[in-house]
Amino acid sequence: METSVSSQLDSSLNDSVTDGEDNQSETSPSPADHDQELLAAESSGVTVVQLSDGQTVQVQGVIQAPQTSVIQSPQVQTVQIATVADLEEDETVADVQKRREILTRRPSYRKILNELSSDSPAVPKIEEENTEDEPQPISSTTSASAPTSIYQTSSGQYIAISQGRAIQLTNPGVETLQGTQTLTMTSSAAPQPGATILQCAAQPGDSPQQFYLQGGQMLIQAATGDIPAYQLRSPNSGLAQSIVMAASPGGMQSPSSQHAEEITRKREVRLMKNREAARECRRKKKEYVKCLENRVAVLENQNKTLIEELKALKDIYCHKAE
DNA sequence: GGAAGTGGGCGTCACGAGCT
DNA sequence: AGCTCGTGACGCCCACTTCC
Repeated sequence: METSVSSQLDSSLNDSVTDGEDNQSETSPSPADHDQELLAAESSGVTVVQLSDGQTVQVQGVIQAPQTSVIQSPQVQTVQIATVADLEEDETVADVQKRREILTRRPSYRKILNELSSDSPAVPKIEEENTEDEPQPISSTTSASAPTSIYQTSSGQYIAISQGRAIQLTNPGVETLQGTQTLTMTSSAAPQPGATILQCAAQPGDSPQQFYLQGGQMLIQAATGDIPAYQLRSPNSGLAQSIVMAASPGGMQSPSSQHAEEITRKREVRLMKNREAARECRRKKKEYVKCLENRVAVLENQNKTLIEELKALKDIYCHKAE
């Protein structure tokens, strides 16, 4: 049902968009009639909304169906919004089925927004992982103001990575410089394109560990047998990055303590992942709410425009009838 | 100036859904 | 079946505002 109905709606609606706005401008001579006009100048996903007080607001990321103006019942609009997501010109039946399957699953903000954005260019996609080219959103206190990323390892050690690429390792409870190791990074000997090697020796004479930092991701290897493994999460989108060190500093441990440590490590990994997931989820939620608010603003303006339009048409009709 | 209220962000837990 | 992920709920903390 979706395809025929919606495509008809789309074409007719798009036709009526310009007509309606023309009517609006022609049939509403008083400036007050322009007050709530939705200019709907959508360029590069930005909708310009003119408010009643003369303010012009650029609205980004509005969840919006392709039509911008039409006289129609709310039901029709609802139908269209619900069905536009199912439309894609080159969409196959399998795609439609898969999309329906997806839509029946637990809703996620990312999915909802991406579904909408794939059909409405006015809605920006939520990136799988935010990249640094995106301007830092709103008020992320850590990323906005602090150029230094701070990590805490499972052993309580702190790792601070400044934007100047200096790295400091700080042991907990040690406030003197002795507790801090400053590491240097070199890019020349990178084993892979774009990777940076970081060499670290805890004690003079120790064989150094090599840390490979690649792009936004960090991959750590231990050059000695003392540290069996490091696991790193990729830092992304200005969110707090994290490092999980699966190190067993002692090296020689009983199986029971190793087991306990393994459990602890797993728990820390789980907590860390969940922490980041929660952070990401909140970010998505905020973005989703913001999109909904923008859409409300646009629809309210559309509604007012249409009411004005209807009034004008009624006037014309009444005059003709007389 | 300090107590109370409020809002936003965070970490954690629990749970369901999807995946392997 | 076990694992992973996304999200709601809860409690805590902090900053800000309001009231006395």
